[in-house]
Amino acid sequence: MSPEEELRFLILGAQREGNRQFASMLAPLKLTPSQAEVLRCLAEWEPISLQELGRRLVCEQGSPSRLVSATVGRGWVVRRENAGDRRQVILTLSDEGRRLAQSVHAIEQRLHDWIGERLAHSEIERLNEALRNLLDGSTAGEAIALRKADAGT
Amino acid sequence: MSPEEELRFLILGAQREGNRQFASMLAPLKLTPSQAEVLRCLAEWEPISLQELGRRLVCEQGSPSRLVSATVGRGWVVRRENAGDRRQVILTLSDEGRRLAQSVHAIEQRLHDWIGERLAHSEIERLNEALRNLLDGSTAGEAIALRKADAGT
DNA sequence: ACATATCATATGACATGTCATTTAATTACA
DNA sequence: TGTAATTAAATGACATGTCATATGATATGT
Repeated sequence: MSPEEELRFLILGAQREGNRQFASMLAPLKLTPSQAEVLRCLAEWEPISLQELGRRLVCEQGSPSRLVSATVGRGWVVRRENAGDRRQVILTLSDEGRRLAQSVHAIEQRLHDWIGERLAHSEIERLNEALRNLLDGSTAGEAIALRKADAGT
Repeated sequence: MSPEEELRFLILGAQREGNRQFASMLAPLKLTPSQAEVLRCLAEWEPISLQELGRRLVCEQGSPSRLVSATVGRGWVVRRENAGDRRQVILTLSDEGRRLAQSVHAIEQRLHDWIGERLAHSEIERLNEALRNLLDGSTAGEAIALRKADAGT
């Protein structure tokens, strides 16, 4: 097996395993990894249009109507019309959504700690540099860049 | 954003982008990335039981009944009973399945070449080492190890 | 103003992934 | 032997992801 092929499998496998792990940690909160990403993203960016949210979600490309519908249906997110442009939908978190986003944040910390135990800091930086290179110019790469851009504000 | 969190997003993003890319390259063959992995795995290991196939698939954990059903339905894979243990199903490729697996192999080569253009050989090796570390002991890690074990035989 | 192009969402269709449950076959063992 | 435990698949339920298409709103050009 060529190193390139193994890398392909390792990325697929890492995503699958990580998702399962994350899903099991989120299970007590009754939400899925994708829903969790929506809540966390809204916590940082609300109020925001569906389209702008979509630009920032790594888990999905395009406009995440259905994913957001699930979170609205559960009462975590509020949809309202943008008066200035009625094509747009503006999203905000409900109080419960905001609380949940906090819990998700704590769980993400545990996940990141687990990663930190497995890999040296320098190794993570190197991994990130290489993967950023792979994702350069892609939708997912843009989403991550947008998420990082605002991380501190 | 912590390096650990960014790594999480980069792995997710790389899987998504890679899958979309691979899917578009496979579209002319009318098969999906998961179906392609089944064909390629069978090409290397047939005849094999559903369970043993499942152990080798990175794209899915457990027994991939439904995924295999799709490939059987399209005439690429043949299911038969194991006379020795009638709980088991033994899978083989049809002639068309074997031809398709060849085409998939060629497409994978193009994908791997693309990766090779983006990343230096040494970088890929380092990435792989780190990701293997992350996947150590997991189902997906085992699947990859099994696939590598037989790569030359 | 009107017709057209573009834009933001929503939705239908399809194939996954995941987990829990069911079914049939085989093993283990009292 | 007779029964319980285990095993291999299949299947139902649910939530995604992806793409194509539909719908309604806004911008553009004349």
